[in-house]
Amino acid sequence: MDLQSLEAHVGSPKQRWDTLIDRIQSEGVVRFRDVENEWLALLWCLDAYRVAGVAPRSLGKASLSEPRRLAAAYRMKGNWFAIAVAALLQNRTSQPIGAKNRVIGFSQTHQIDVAWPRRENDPLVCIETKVTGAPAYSDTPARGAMSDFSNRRKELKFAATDLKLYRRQDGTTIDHWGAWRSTAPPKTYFLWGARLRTGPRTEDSVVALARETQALVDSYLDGAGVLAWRTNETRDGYETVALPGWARVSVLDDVLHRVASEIRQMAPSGVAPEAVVPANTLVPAELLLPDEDA
DNA sequence: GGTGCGTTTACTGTGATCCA
DNA sequence: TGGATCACAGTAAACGCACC
Repeated sequence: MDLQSLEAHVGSPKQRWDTLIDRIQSEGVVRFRDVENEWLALLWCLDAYRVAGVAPRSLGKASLSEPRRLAAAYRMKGNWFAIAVAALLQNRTSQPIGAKNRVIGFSQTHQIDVAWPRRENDPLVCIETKVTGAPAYSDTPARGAMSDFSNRRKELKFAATDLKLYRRQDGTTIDHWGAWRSTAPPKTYFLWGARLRTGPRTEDSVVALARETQALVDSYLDGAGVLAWRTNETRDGYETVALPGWARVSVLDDVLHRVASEIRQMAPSGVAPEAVVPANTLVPAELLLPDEDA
C-alpha cells in the first residue's frame, strides 16, 4: 500500500496526533476515557504505516531514507503518551504540569515524564509513562508488550527510590520500607500503555501485565495505571482490554483522579509548597559522568 | 542583554545477540 | 524458543557560544 492509499484508508498519524492534543487542550478534557478512541485510532494508524513499510508525511527528517524516517516516527508514540497525560492532568488541576522534566535525585538527575510542581528540586508528584508493543512487519515478528520490561522496571524502581532519598540524603531513616516509601515525597506513579499481541502462540496476557505492575506498586511505587489494547475481532482497529478484577492496578483515569486529588490537597490555595532543598548533598551529581544509554 | 544557531544530553522503542 | 542484555539511531529540550 502506498502513502496516498494509506492516508485515504487510515489517515495521517501527525494529523491525528495534532487533533487529539488540540482537543485535550482546547476542550479542557480531563479523562483519558474521553480521548481513548482517538488514541487507539492514532496507534492503529501509526501501526498501519509500520506494517506497510511507508513513512508517514510530516514526521522525521526529510533527508533520511524512508525506513529510517518510519523508525523515527514510530519512536514518537511514547512521547505522545507522556504529553497527553500531562495535558489531561493539567486540565484536572489548573496547575502547570510539566512533561519531560529534569529532576534532581539523591545520586543523579532524572528526566521525569510528568512532574508537579514544575521544578528541578523536590517536586511532589512524579509520573513515569511507557508505551510498549508493536505489530509484525516485513520479516520482523510482533514485539510483545513485555519485551525489555525487566530492564525498564529496574529504571522505575531506581528512579522512585533515588527521588525519595533526595530530601534527607544519607541522613534518611527508613525503618519499615513500606511505611517510609508511602510517606516520603515525591509520590511516584507509573502509567503503562501496552499493545497486546494476539495469536495462538504469542498472545500477550493482560494478567501478566497486571501482575508485573502490581509488583511495582507493592514494592516501590505509590500507584500505577495500565491501558492495554489489542486488535479487534474484525481486524479493523484496536480495542481496549479490561484488567483482571483482582488487580489493585488501576485504569489510567483512576490514577489521574488520585494524583489530581493529591495535588489539590497539597496546594489548596493553588500555590505549591516551597521546595525542601537539602543544605548539603552527599553526591555532587552535576560533576559526575552522565548515565550511559538507559 | 537578547537572539539565533549548532552541539550536547537524556530518553525512547526496537533490533541483534547471547545464552539457558 | 524465549528471556535477558546491550547497542542503535532519532527526537526534543537544554545548553553554550558567537554575533548584533
